Amino acid sequence: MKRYEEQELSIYNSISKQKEKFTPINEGAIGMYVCGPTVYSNVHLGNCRTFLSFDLVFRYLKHLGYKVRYVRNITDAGHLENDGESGDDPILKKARIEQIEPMEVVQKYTVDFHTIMETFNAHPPSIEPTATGHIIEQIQIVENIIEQGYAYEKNGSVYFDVMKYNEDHKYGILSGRNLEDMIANTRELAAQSDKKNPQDFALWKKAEPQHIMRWPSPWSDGFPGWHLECTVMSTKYLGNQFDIHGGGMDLKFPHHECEIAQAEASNGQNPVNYWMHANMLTLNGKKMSKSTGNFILPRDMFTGNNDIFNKPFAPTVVKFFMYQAQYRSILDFSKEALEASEKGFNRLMDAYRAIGGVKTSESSSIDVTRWRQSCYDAMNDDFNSPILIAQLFEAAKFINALLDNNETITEKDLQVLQETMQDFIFDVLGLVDVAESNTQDGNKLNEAIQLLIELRNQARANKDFATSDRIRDELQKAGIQLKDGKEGTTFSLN
RNA sequence: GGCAUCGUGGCCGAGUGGCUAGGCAGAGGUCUGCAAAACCUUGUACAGCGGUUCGAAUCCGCUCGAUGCCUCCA
Repeated sequence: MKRYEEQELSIYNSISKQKEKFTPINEGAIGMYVCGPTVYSNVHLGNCRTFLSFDLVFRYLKHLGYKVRYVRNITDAGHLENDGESGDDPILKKARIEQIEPMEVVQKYTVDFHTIMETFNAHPPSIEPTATGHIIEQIQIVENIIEQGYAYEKNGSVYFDVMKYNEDHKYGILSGRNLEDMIANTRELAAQSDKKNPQDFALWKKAEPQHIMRWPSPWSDGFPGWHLECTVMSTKYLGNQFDIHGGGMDLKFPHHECEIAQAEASNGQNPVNYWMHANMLTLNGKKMSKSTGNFILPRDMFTGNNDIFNKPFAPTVVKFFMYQAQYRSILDFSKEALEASEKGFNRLMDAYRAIGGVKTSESSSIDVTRWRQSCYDAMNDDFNSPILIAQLFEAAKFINALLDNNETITEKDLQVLQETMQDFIFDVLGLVDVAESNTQDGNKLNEAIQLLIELRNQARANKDFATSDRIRDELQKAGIQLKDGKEGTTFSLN
Protein backbone atom coordinates (compact mmCIF):
# COMPACT_ATOMS: atom_id res chain seq x y z
CA MET A 1 0.00 0.00 0.00
CA LYS A 2 1.58 3.28 -1.09
CA ARG A 3 0.48 5.34 1.86
CA TYR A 4 3.38 7.71 1.19
CA GLU A 5 1.44 9.10 -1.75
CA GLU A 6 -1.11 10.64 0.59
CA GLN A 7 1.16 11.51 3.53
CA GLU A 8 3.78 14.24 3.55
CA LEU A 9 6.71 13.35 5.72
CA SER A 10 9.11 15.93 7.10
CA ILE A 11 12.46 15.10 8.62
CA TYR A 12 14.68 17.32 10.72
CA ASN A 13 17.95 17.41 8.85
CA SER A 14 20.90 17.94 11.18
CA ILE A 15 22.97 19.49 8.44
CA SER A 16 20.49 22.24 7.61
CA LYS A 17 19.20 22.42 11.18
CA GLN A 18 15.60 22.47 10.03
CA LYS A 19 12.72 20.25 9.13
CA GLU A 20 12.64 19.44 5.44
CA LYS A 21 10.04 17.75 3.30
CA PHE A 22 11.29 14.24 2.71
CA THR A 23 11.81 13.22 -0.90
CA PRO A 24 13.67 10.00 -1.59
CA ILE A 25 16.23 9.86 -4.39
CA ASN A 26 14.34 7.01 -6.02
CA GLU A 27 10.59 7.11 -5.80
CA GLY A 28 9.21 4.51 -3.44
CA ALA A 29 12.58 3.23 -2.24
CA ILE A 30 14.76 4.45 0.58
CA GLY A 31 18.35 3.79 1.56
CA MET A 32 19.05 4.27 5.24
CA TYR A 33 22.32 3.77 7.10
CA VAL A 34 22.67 3.84 10.88
CA CYS A 35 25.89 3.55 12.85
CA GLY A 36 25.65 0.36 14.88
CA PRO A 37 27.30 -0.72 18.10
CA THR A 38 30.90 -1.43 18.90
CA VAL A 39 30.69 -4.97 20.18
CA TYR A 40 33.22 -4.97 22.98
CA SER A 41 30.72 -4.95 25.84
CA ASN A 42 27.02 -5.37 26.52
CA VAL A 43 24.85 -2.69 24.99
CA HIS A 44 23.39 -0.46 27.69
CA LEU A 45 20.02 1.25 27.57
CA GLY A 46 21.50 4.43 26.19
CA ASN A 47 22.74 2.55 23.16
CA CYS A 48 19.36 0.92 22.85
CA ARG A 49 17.54 4.22 22.70
CA THR A 50 19.27 5.20 19.49
CA PHE A 51 18.54 1.88 17.85
CA LEU A 52 14.95 2.00 18.99
CA SER A 53 14.62 5.52 17.65
CA PHE A 54 15.72 4.31 14.24
CA ASP A 55 13.58 1.21 14.53
CA LEU A 56 10.65 3.60 14.74
CA VAL A 57 11.88 5.41 11.63
CA PHE A 58 12.38 2.12 9.79
CA ARG A 59 8.96 0.85 10.79
CA TYR A 60 7.15 4.03 9.86
CA LEU A 61 8.83 4.29 6.48
CA LYS A 62 7.83 0.71 5.77
CA HIS A 63 4.34 1.40 7.05
CA LEU A 64 4.10 4.25 4.55
CA GLY A 65 4.76 1.68 1.86
CA TYR A 66 8.37 2.48 1.06
CA LYS A 67 10.77 -0.25 0.19
CA VAL A 68 13.54 0.41 2.68
CA ARG A 69 17.03 -0.93 2.66
CA TYR A 70 18.25 -0.41 6.19
CA VAL A 71 21.97 -0.95 6.71
CA ARG A 72 23.36 -0.97 10.22
CA ASN A 73 26.95 -1.98 10.82
CA ILE A 74 28.64 -3.95 13.53
CA THR A 75 31.92 -2.38 14.55
CA ASP A 76 33.98 -5.43 15.30
CA ALA A 77 37.41 -4.05 14.54
CA GLY A 78 36.85 -1.23 16.97
CA HIS A 79 37.61 2.38 16.47
CA LEU A 80 41.05 3.45 17.46
CA GLU A 81 41.10 4.44 21.05
CA ASN A 82 43.25 7.36 20.11
CA ASP A 83 45.23 8.08 17.03
CA GLY A 84 48.41 8.80 18.92
CA GLU A 85 50.94 6.53 20.49
CA SER A 86 48.92 3.69 21.94
CA GLY A 87 46.98 2.63 18.89
CA ASP A 88 45.01 0.07 20.83
CA ASP A 89 41.43 -0.48 19.96
CA PRO A 90 38.82 -1.34 22.57
CA ILE A 91 38.11 -4.79 21.27
CA LEU A 92 41.71 -5.84 21.47
CA LYS A 93 42.08 -4.38 24.92
CA LYS A 94 39.15 -6.30 26.31
CA ALA A 95 40.34 -9.51 24.75
CA ARG A 96 43.64 -9.27 26.55
CA ILE A 97 41.96 -8.70 29.86
CA GLU A 98 39.75 -11.70 29.44
CA GLN A 99 42.43 -13.79 27.75
CA ILE A 100 40.31 -14.81 24.84
CA GLU A 101 40.33 -14.29 21.11
CA PRO A 102 39.18 -10.89 19.85
CA MET A 103 36.65 -12.53 17.58
CA GLU A 104 35.28 -14.41 20.57
CA VAL A 105 34.53 -11.11 22.25
CA VAL A 106 32.95 -9.88 19.06
CA GLN A 107 30.78 -12.95 18.77
CA LYS A 108 29.66 -12.85 22.37
CA TYR A 109 28.55 -9.24 22.34
CA THR A 110 27.07 -9.39 18.87
CA VAL A 111 24.80 -12.18 20.01
CA ASP A 112 23.96 -10.19 23.12
CA PHE A 113 23.11 -7.16 21.03
CA HIS A 114 20.84 -9.15 18.74
CA THR A 115 19.10 -10.78 21.67
CA ILE A 116 18.41 -7.45 23.31
CA MET A 117 17.11 -5.91 20.11
CA GLU A 118 14.80 -8.86 19.63
CA THR A 119 13.59 -8.55 23.20
CA PHE A 120 12.68 -4.97 22.39
CA ASN A 121 10.84 -6.24 19.33
CA ALA A 122 13.04 -4.20 17.00
CA HIS A 123 13.22 -5.25 13.39
CA PRO A 124 16.62 -6.46 12.23
CA PRO A 125 18.21 -4.29 9.54
CA SER A 126 18.20 -5.41 5.93
CA ILE A 127 21.98 -5.71 5.91
CA GLU A 128 24.25 -5.82 8.93
CA PRO A 129 27.80 -5.62 7.61
CA THR A 130 30.89 -5.90 9.77
CA ALA A 131 34.02 -3.79 9.65
CA THR A 132 36.29 -6.83 9.54
CA GLY A 133 34.35 -8.13 6.56
CA HIS A 134 35.19 -5.02 4.58
CA ILE A 135 38.91 -4.54 5.06
CA ILE A 136 39.61 -4.81 1.32
CA GLU A 137 37.10 -2.10 0.49
CA GLN A 138 38.53 0.09 3.21
CA ILE A 139 42.02 -0.28 1.80
CA GLN A 140 40.66 0.59 -1.63
CA ILE A 141 39.07 3.79 -0.43
CA VAL A 142 42.27 4.82 1.32
CA GLU A 143 44.15 4.32 -1.94
CA ASN A 144 41.52 6.36 -3.67
CA ILE A 145 41.75 9.23 -1.20
CA ILE A 146 45.56 9.24 -1.54
CA GLU A 147 45.18 9.37 -5.33
CA GLN A 148 42.87 12.34 -5.01
CA GLY A 149 45.55 14.05 -2.96
CA TYR A 150 43.67 14.27 0.33
CA ALA A 151 45.75 11.81 2.33
CA TYR A 152 49.39 11.08 3.01
CA GLU A 153 51.39 8.15 4.29
CA LYS A 154 53.85 8.43 7.16
CA ASN A 155 55.70 5.55 8.80
CA GLY A 156 53.24 2.96 7.57
CA SER A 157 50.16 4.90 8.62
CA VAL A 158 47.89 6.98 6.42
CA TYR A 159 46.25 10.22 7.51
CA PHE A 160 43.50 12.33 6.06
CA ASP A 161 44.81 15.78 5.17
CA VAL A 162 42.14 18.04 6.62
CA MET A 163 43.90 21.29 5.62
CA LYS A 164 44.17 20.17 2.02
CA TYR A 165 40.57 19.04 2.00
CA ASN A 166 39.42 22.31 3.48
CA GLU A 167 41.02 24.20 0.58
CA ASP A 168 38.40 23.04 -1.90
CA HIS A 169 35.73 21.65 0.40
CA LYS A 170 34.44 22.81 3.71
CA TYR A 171 35.41 20.70 6.69
CA GLY A 172 32.86 21.07 9.49
CA ILE A 173 29.62 21.54 7.55
CA LEU A 174 27.72 19.09 9.72
CA SER A 175 28.92 20.06 13.16
CA GLY A 176 29.11 23.79 12.46
CA ARG A 177 32.79 23.86 13.35
CA ASN A 178 35.30 26.03 11.74
CA LEU A 179 38.73 24.61 10.95
CA GLU A 180 40.58 27.78 11.92
CA ASP A 181 38.84 27.82 15.29
CA MET A 182 39.67 24.20 15.83
CA ILE A 183 43.31 24.78 15.11
CA ALA A 184 43.37 27.84 17.33
CA ASN A 185 41.91 25.82 20.18
CA THR A 186 44.10 22.78 19.83
CA ARG A 187 46.00 22.08 22.97
CA GLU A 188 49.71 21.38 22.86
CA LEU A 189 50.39 17.94 21.53
CA ALA A 190 53.24 15.68 22.49
CA ALA A 191 55.87 15.39 19.80
CA GLN A 192 54.67 11.87 19.01
CA SER A 193 52.54 12.63 16.06
CA ASP A 194 53.16 11.63 12.46
CA LYS A 195 50.37 13.96 11.50
CA LYS A 196 50.89 17.19 9.63
CA ASN A 197 48.09 18.76 11.57
CA PRO A 198 46.35 17.80 14.80
CA GLN A 199 42.99 17.82 13.02
CA ASP A 200 44.09 15.13 10.60
CA PHE A 201 42.66 11.71 11.33
CA ALA A 202 43.93 8.21 10.67
CA LEU A 203 42.69 6.26 7.67
CA TRP A 204 45.09 3.39 8.19
CA LYS A 205 47.18 2.69 11.23
CA LYS A 206 50.30 0.57 11.37
CA ALA A 207 49.98 -2.16 13.99
CA GLU A 208 52.41 -2.41 16.86
CA PRO A 209 54.03 -5.85 17.17
CA GLN A 210 51.72 -6.92 20.00
CA HIS A 211 48.59 -5.97 18.08
CA ILE A 212 46.72 -9.13 17.13
CA MET A 213 43.99 -7.74 14.89
CA ARG A 214 45.92 -6.77 11.77
CA TRP A 215 45.62 -6.96 8.05
CA PRO A 216 48.15 -6.53 5.25
CA SER A 217 47.98 -3.34 3.22
CA PRO A 218 50.18 -1.39 0.79
CA TRP A 219 51.46 0.71 3.71
CA SER A 220 51.88 -1.70 6.59
CA ASP A 221 50.36 -4.59 8.45
CA GLY A 222 47.75 -2.69 10.37
CA PHE A 223 44.12 -1.82 10.74
CA PRO A 224 41.65 0.70 9.38
CA GLY A 225 41.01 4.06 11.04
CA TRP A 226 38.07 5.26 13.03
CA HIS A 227 35.64 6.53 10.51
CA LEU A 228 36.39 4.52 7.44
CA GLU A 229 34.06 1.57 7.85
CA CYS A 230 30.85 3.58 7.79
CA THR A 231 31.86 5.43 4.65
CA VAL A 232 32.71 2.17 2.96
CA MET A 233 29.73 0.12 4.01
CA SER A 234 27.11 2.80 3.53
CA THR A 235 28.17 3.60 -0.01
CA LYS A 236 28.82 -0.02 -0.93
CA TYR A 237 25.28 -1.07 -0.14
CA LEU A 238 23.37 2.15 -0.74
CA GLY A 239 25.31 3.94 -3.46
CA ASN A 240 27.46 7.05 -3.44
CA GLN A 241 24.44 9.09 -2.52
CA PHE A 242 21.68 7.81 -0.32
CA ASP A 243 18.69 9.14 1.58
CA ILE A 244 19.12 8.87 5.33
CA HIS A 245 22.09 8.53 7.61
CA GLY A 246 21.41 8.16 11.30
CA GLY A 247 23.32 7.72 14.49
CA GLY A 248 23.66 8.94 18.02
CA MET A 249 24.15 12.63 18.66
CA ASP A 250 27.57 11.89 20.11
CA LEU A 251 28.77 10.67 16.73
CA LYS A 252 28.07 13.93 14.96
CA PHE A 253 31.61 15.09 15.51
CA PRO A 254 34.07 13.86 14.58
CA HIS A 255 32.70 10.59 13.23
CA HIS A 256 30.03 11.82 10.84
CA GLU A 257 31.99 14.89 9.87
CA CYS A 258 34.84 12.61 8.84
CA GLU A 259 32.50 10.35 6.94
CA ILE A 260 31.40 13.28 4.83
CA ALA A 261 35.01 14.30 4.22
CA GLN A 262 36.06 10.79 3.26
CA ALA A 263 33.18 10.31 0.84
CA GLU A 264 33.68 13.74 -0.72
CA ALA A 265 37.40 13.16 -0.99
CA SER A 266 37.06 9.78 -2.63
CA ASN A 267 34.21 10.32 -5.05
CA GLY A 268 33.43 14.03 -4.92
CA GLN A 269 29.89 13.60 -3.65
CA ASN A 270 28.22 14.46 -0.39
CA PRO A 271 26.90 11.02 0.44
CA VAL A 272 23.84 11.83 2.52
CA ASN A 273 20.64 13.77 1.89
CA TYR A 274 19.15 13.65 5.37
CA TRP A 275 21.26 13.42 8.50
CA MET A 276 19.35 12.29 11.56
CA HIS A 277 20.75 12.34 15.08
CA ALA A 278 19.08 10.62 17.99
CA ASN A 279 19.59 12.24 21.34
CA MET A 280 21.02 10.74 24.49
CA LEU A 281 19.38 8.83 27.27
CA THR A 282 20.61 10.20 30.56
CA LEU A 283 20.73 8.73 34.02
CA ASN A 284 20.88 11.12 36.97
CA GLY A 285 21.06 13.92 34.46
CA LYS A 286 24.25 12.60 32.86
CA LYS A 287 24.76 10.74 29.64
CA MET A 288 24.82 6.97 30.01
CA SER A 289 28.32 5.87 29.37
CA LYS A 290 30.19 2.65 29.74
CA SER A 291 33.40 4.36 30.73
CA THR A 292 31.97 6.43 33.58
CA GLY A 293 29.85 3.58 34.91
CA ASN A 294 26.74 5.72 34.64
CA PHE A 295 24.58 3.20 32.80
CA ILE A 296 22.09 0.40 33.20
CA LEU A 297 21.88 -2.80 31.19
CA PRO A 298 18.60 -3.78 29.57
CA ARG A 299 18.58 -7.18 31.21
CA ASP A 300 18.91 -5.68 34.69
CA MET A 301 16.03 -3.42 33.81
CA PHE A 302 13.81 -6.33 32.81
CA THR A 303 14.62 -8.42 35.86
CA GLY A 304 14.59 -5.58 38.35
CA ASN A 305 18.05 -6.67 39.44
CA ASN A 306 19.61 -3.23 39.82
CA ASP A 307 20.14 -0.48 42.37
CA ILE A 308 18.25 2.21 40.53
CA PHE A 309 14.84 0.63 40.14
CA ASN A 310 13.89 -2.03 42.61
CA LYS A 311 11.25 -3.48 40.37
CA PRO A 312 11.29 -5.00 36.89
CA PHE A 313 10.00 -3.22 33.80
CA ALA A 314 8.89 -5.06 30.68
CA PRO A 315 10.88 -4.29 27.52
CA THR A 316 7.81 -2.94 25.80
CA VAL A 317 7.19 -0.56 28.71
CA VAL A 318 10.75 0.73 28.53
CA LYS A 319 10.27 1.25 24.81
CA PHE A 320 6.94 3.00 25.35
CA PHE A 321 8.64 5.25 27.87
CA MET A 322 11.32 6.16 25.34
CA TYR A 323 8.75 6.91 22.66
CA GLN A 324 6.93 9.29 24.97
CA ALA A 325 9.80 11.65 24.23
CA GLN A 326 10.77 12.77 20.77
CA TYR A 327 13.98 11.20 19.47
CA ARG A 328 15.79 14.55 19.27
CA SER A 329 15.20 15.38 22.93
CA ILE A 330 17.41 14.33 25.77
CA LEU A 331 15.49 11.88 27.90
CA ASP A 332 16.19 11.28 31.55
CA PHE A 333 15.59 7.95 33.16
CA SER A 334 13.96 7.79 36.56
CA LYS A 335 11.82 5.38 38.47
CA GLU A 336 8.94 7.83 38.72
CA ALA A 337 8.91 8.44 34.98
CA LEU A 338 9.09 4.71 34.22
CA GLU A 339 6.22 3.93 36.54
CA ALA A 340 4.14 6.68 35.01
CA SER A 341 4.73 5.18 31.58
CA GLU A 342 3.93 1.70 32.78
CA LYS A 343 0.54 2.75 34.10
CA GLY A 344 -0.22 4.75 31.02
CA PHE A 345 0.77 1.88 28.78
CA ASN A 346 -1.53 -0.50 30.64
CA ARG A 347 -4.39 1.94 30.35
CA LEU A 348 -3.86 2.21 26.63
CA MET A 349 -3.72 -1.55 26.16
CA ASP A 350 -6.81 -2.08 28.32
CA ALA A 351 -8.73 0.27 26.08
CA TYR A 352 -7.43 -1.37 22.93
CA ARG A 353 -8.45 -4.81 24.16
CA ALA A 354 -11.90 -3.51 25.06
CA ILE A 355 -12.72 -2.48 21.48
CA GLY A 356 -14.42 -5.84 20.90
CA GLY A 357 -17.08 -4.91 23.44
CA VAL A 358 -18.12 -1.71 21.71
CA LYS A 359 -21.64 -1.60 20.31
CA THR A 360 -22.08 0.17 16.99
CA SER A 361 -24.71 2.72 16.01
CA GLU A 362 -26.20 4.43 12.96
CA SER A 363 -23.87 7.40 13.28
CA SER A 364 -20.58 8.39 14.82
CA SER A 365 -20.24 11.16 17.35
CA ILE A 366 -16.58 11.58 16.53
CA ASP A 367 -14.70 12.11 13.29
CA VAL A 368 -12.65 8.92 13.13
CA THR A 369 -11.10 9.77 9.78
CA ARG A 370 -9.80 13.03 11.11
CA TRP A 371 -8.44 11.35 14.22
CA ARG A 372 -6.69 8.80 12.04
CA GLN A 373 -5.04 11.53 10.00
CA SER A 374 -3.89 13.24 13.18
CA CYS A 375 -1.95 10.07 14.00
CA TYR A 376 -0.25 10.29 10.64
CA ASP A 377 0.31 14.01 11.06
CA ALA A 378 2.19 13.32 14.27
CA MET A 379 4.52 10.82 12.65
CA ASN A 380 4.85 12.89 9.50
CA ASP A 381 6.20 15.70 11.64
CA ASP A 382 9.69 14.28 12.13
CA PHE A 383 8.47 11.09 13.79
CA ASN A 384 6.80 12.84 16.69
CA SER A 385 5.92 9.75 18.68
CA PRO A 386 4.82 11.61 21.85
CA ILE A 387 2.07 13.30 19.88
CA LEU A 388 1.11 10.02 18.29
CA ILE A 389 0.85 8.46 21.74
CA ALA A 390 -1.28 11.39 22.91
CA GLN A 391 -3.60 10.68 19.98
CA LEU A 392 -3.77 7.02 20.97
CA PHE A 393 -4.80 8.10 24.46
CA GLU A 394 -7.53 10.21 22.88
CA ALA A 395 -8.76 7.06 21.21
CA ALA A 396 -8.60 5.17 24.50
CA LYS A 397 -10.73 7.83 26.13
CA PHE A 398 -13.18 7.60 23.28
CA ILE A 399 -13.38 3.81 23.52
CA ASN A 400 -14.15 4.05 27.22
CA ALA A 401 -16.88 6.55 26.49
CA LEU A 402 -18.32 4.18 23.88
CA LEU A 403 -18.37 1.38 26.42
CA ASP A 404 -20.32 3.64 28.76
CA ASN A 405 -22.66 4.53 25.87
CA ASN A 406 -21.72 8.17 26.10
CA GLU A 407 -20.57 8.29 22.48
CA THR A 408 -21.63 6.51 19.29
CA ILE A 409 -19.79 4.97 16.38
CA THR A 410 -20.72 3.25 13.14
CA GLU A 411 -19.50 -0.22 12.33
CA LYS A 412 -17.31 1.13 9.56
CA ASP A 413 -15.73 3.80 11.78
CA LEU A 414 -15.16 1.27 14.53
CA GLN A 415 -13.23 -0.84 12.08
CA VAL A 416 -11.12 2.15 11.06
CA LEU A 417 -10.49 2.97 14.70
CA GLN A 418 -9.49 -0.57 15.51
CA GLU A 419 -7.23 -0.95 12.48
CA THR A 420 -5.55 2.39 13.01
CA MET A 421 -4.81 1.63 16.64
CA GLN A 422 -3.47 -1.75 15.67
CA ASP A 423 -1.31 -0.23 12.94
CA PHE A 424 0.25 2.37 15.16
CA ILE A 425 0.58 0.41 18.38
CA PHE A 426 1.96 -2.80 16.94
CA ASP A 427 3.23 -2.07 13.45
CA VAL A 428 4.67 1.43 13.82
CA LEU A 429 5.59 1.63 17.51
CA GLY A 430 6.29 -2.08 17.65
CA LEU A 431 4.84 -2.49 21.12
CA VAL A 432 3.79 -5.81 22.59
CA ASP A 433 0.69 -6.61 24.59
CA VAL A 434 2.28 -7.86 27.80
CA ALA A 435 -0.91 -9.04 29.45
CA GLU A 436 -1.86 -11.12 26.46
CA SER A 437 1.42 -12.98 26.40
CA ASN A 438 1.13 -13.52 30.14
CA THR A 439 -2.17 -15.32 29.85
CA GLN A 440 -1.10 -17.29 26.81
CA ASP A 441 1.63 -19.09 28.65
CA GLY A 442 -0.54 -19.51 31.69
CA ASN A 443 -3.50 -21.59 30.59
CA LYS A 444 -3.37 -23.80 33.64
CA LEU A 445 -2.90 -20.82 35.88
CA ASN A 446 -5.85 -19.22 34.20
CA GLU A 447 -8.11 -22.16 35.01
CA ALA A 448 -6.94 -22.27 38.61
CA ILE A 449 -7.63 -18.59 39.11
CA GLN A 450 -11.02 -18.86 37.46
CA LEU A 451 -11.86 -21.48 40.05
CA LEU A 452 -10.75 -19.18 42.86
CA ILE A 453 -12.80 -16.37 41.40
CA GLU A 454 -15.85 -18.64 41.39
CA LEU A 455 -15.28 -19.68 45.00
CA ARG A 456 -14.84 -16.08 45.99
CA ASN A 457 -18.06 -15.07 44.28
CA GLN A 458 -19.90 -17.85 46.10
CA ALA A 459 -18.48 -16.65 49.38
CA ARG A 460 -19.55 -13.11 48.57
CA ALA A 461 -23.04 -14.27 47.70
CA ASN A 462 -23.16 -15.96 51.11
CA LYS A 463 -21.79 -12.80 52.72
CA ASP A 464 -18.81 -14.79 53.88
CA PHE A 465 -16.49 -11.84 53.41
CA ALA A 466 -13.73 -13.33 55.52
CA THR A 467 -13.27 -16.06 52.91
CA SER A 468 -13.74 -13.79 49.89
CA ASP A 469 -11.29 -11.23 51.19
CA ARG A 470 -8.80 -13.91 52.04
CA ILE A 471 -8.85 -15.20 48.45
CA ARG A 472 -8.47 -11.68 47.13
CA ASP A 473 -5.67 -10.73 49.51
CA GLU A 474 -3.68 -13.92 49.17
CA LEU A 475 -3.80 -13.70 45.38
CA GLN A 476 -2.72 -10.08 45.65
CA LYS A 477 0.30 -11.15 47.66
CA ALA A 478 1.15 -13.68 44.98
CA GLY A 479 1.12 -10.90 42.41
CA ILE A 480 -2.31 -11.65 41.00
CA GLN A 481 -4.76 -8.82 41.09
CA LEU A 482 -8.48 -9.44 40.89
CA LYS A 483 -10.52 -6.77 39.19
CA ASP A 484 -14.23 -6.58 39.87
CA GLY A 485 -16.06 -5.02 36.97
CA LYS A 486 -19.62 -4.78 35.76
CA GLU A 487 -19.18 -7.82 33.54
CA GLY A 488 -17.66 -9.95 36.28
CA THR A 489 -14.23 -10.46 37.73
CA THR A 490 -11.01 -10.54 35.76
CA PHE A 491 -7.41 -10.67 36.87
CA SER A 492 -4.02 -9.44 35.89
CA LEU A 493 -0.52 -10.58 36.70
CA ASN A 494 1.78 -7.97 38.14
C1' G B 1 38.19 28.23 25.60
C1' G B 2 35.38 26.76 20.82
C1' C B 3 30.95 24.39 18.66
C1' A B 4 26.00 22.67 19.59
C1' U B 5 21.56 21.83 22.38
C1' C B 6 18.39 22.88 26.28
C1' G B 7 15.81 25.28 30.76
C1' U B 8 7.64 24.14 30.39
C1' G B 9 2.75 23.00 36.17
C1' G B 10 4.55 18.03 42.02
C1' C B 11 7.16 14.45 38.18
C1' C B 12 7.93 12.88 32.82
C1' G B 13 7.25 15.28 28.46
C1' A B 14 4.65 17.84 23.46
C1' G B 15 4.13 22.61 21.62
C1' U B 16 7.90 28.16 17.50
C1' G B 17 3.68 34.30 17.65
C1' G B 18 -3.09 34.35 19.36
C1' C B 19 -7.09 28.33 19.33
C1' U B 20 -2.41 27.30 25.14
C1' A B 21 -1.06 18.23 24.00
C1' G B 22 -0.67 13.68 26.56
C1' G B 23 0.86 10.38 30.64
C1' C B 24 1.71 9.87 36.03
C1' A B 25 0.80 11.86 40.78
C1' G B 26 -2.86 14.90 43.71
C1' A B 27 -8.21 16.28 44.53
C1' G B 28 -13.47 15.13 43.75
C1' G B 29 -16.96 11.52 41.82
C1' U B 30 -19.20 6.65 39.73
C1' C B 31 -18.96 1.51 40.85
C1' U B 32 -18.29 -1.94 45.29
C1' G B 33 -20.31 -5.65 51.17
C1' C B 34 -15.61 -2.90 52.09
C1' A B 35 -11.60 -2.30 49.07
C1' A B 36 -8.64 -2.61 44.85
C1' A B 37 -8.95 -2.07 39.77
C1' A B 38 -11.46 0.47 36.11
C1' C B 39 -13.90 4.76 34.35
C1' C B 40 -15.35 10.14 34.61
C1' U B 41 -14.27 15.26 36.18
C1' U B 42 -10.46 18.65 37.61
C1' G B 43 -4.78 21.80 36.49
C1' U B 44 -3.44 28.41 32.37
C1' A B 45 2.97 26.18 33.81
C1' C B 46 6.62 27.94 30.37
C1' A B 47 14.60 30.07 34.39
C1' G B 48 15.37 35.68 35.28
C1' C B 49 15.59 40.64 33.18
C1' G B 50 14.85 43.81 29.08
C1' G B 51 13.13 44.48 23.93
C1' U B 52 10.05 43.70 19.20
C1' U B 53 4.57 43.12 18.57
C1' C B 54 -2.26 44.77 19.03
C1' G B 55 -0.61 40.04 21.19
C1' A B 56 5.29 35.77 23.13
C1' A B 57 6.34 29.90 26.53
C1' U B 58 7.11 30.62 21.18
C1' C B 59 11.08 36.10 17.89
C1' C B 60 15.66 39.34 19.52
C1' G B 61 19.39 40.75 23.37
C1' C B 62 21.61 40.02 28.04
C1' U B 63 22.08 37.23 32.72
C1' C B 64 21.87 32.68 35.37
C1' G B 65 21.78 27.35 35.12
C1' A B 66 22.19 22.41 32.76
C1' U B 67 23.86 18.94 29.10
C1' G B 68 26.54 17.00 24.83
C1' C B 69 30.83 17.23 21.50
C1' C B 70 35.97 19.02 20.83
C1' U B 71 39.66 11.77 23.26
C1' C B 72 36.56 5.53 22.26
C1' C B 73 31.31 6.07 23.17
C1' A B 74 24.29 5.41 20.57
